[in-house]
Amino acid sequence: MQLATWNVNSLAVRLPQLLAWLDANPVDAIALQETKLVDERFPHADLEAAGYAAQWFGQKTYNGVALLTRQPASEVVRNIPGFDDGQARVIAARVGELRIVGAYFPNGQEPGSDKFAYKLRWIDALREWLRAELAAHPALVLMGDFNIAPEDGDVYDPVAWAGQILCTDEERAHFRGLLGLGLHDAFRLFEQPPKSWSWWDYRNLAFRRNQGLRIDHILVSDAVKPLVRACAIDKAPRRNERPSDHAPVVVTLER
DNA sequence: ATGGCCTTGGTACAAGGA
Repeated sequence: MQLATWNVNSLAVRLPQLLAWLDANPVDAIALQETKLVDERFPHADLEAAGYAAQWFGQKTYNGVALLTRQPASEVVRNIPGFDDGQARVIAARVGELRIVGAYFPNGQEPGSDKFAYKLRWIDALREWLRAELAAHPALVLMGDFNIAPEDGDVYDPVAWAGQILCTDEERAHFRGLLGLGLHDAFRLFEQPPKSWSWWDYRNLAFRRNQGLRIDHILVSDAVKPLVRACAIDKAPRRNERPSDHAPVVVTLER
């Protein structure tokens, strides 16, 4: 079984690339972020034709998440229950024995800003909701664009990025707070190539120079961890014409 | 060339991303 996450940076633009990727990588489920589509415009028919049931939750212009699954999804939750949020950032569902949570974490823009405070508050709310979710659904996967590089080794130039957005101590402490629930960074369960990133800025030839950050993650619960067989970032779509600035991350589970 | 982006809404360019 394979699960994936991909920030597509506009599903309207990237739908052909997504369909091509799913054709080559027929994962069992994929969480999408930054669909940037109101719900009426979500291309569920194209995805169903490709063999995927879709759950989606969007808004105008910004954000927007979706969960595509080979088998039907149930018990769908949109955003964090009890957290008043005008932004579409979370979609969760039960898929077989798994609870899958797809999330698009706030960017935060600038440490100390209102958006940064919102980011930390949002993660706090996510963590407390997940604490309850894990109690009810021990086999849980949290995946998405976390907008956090957890360690210096997840940053191409940690000195230049020290204290910058995505790399602050507060964001990293919040990431560790999620791990404290009994979640594990699937990518780090395995030896990985050095300089493995999931996002490269569109500017400055960053991809060609491999100047990126690893900010897209798949966290697996204690119950899922023994089933994890592999985890990898697929850089291939970043070489497409008109690519997303993010690459998909894929985890392989036994069964 | 020593700097270089992309998307949306809306139709000029600002806002947001990371």
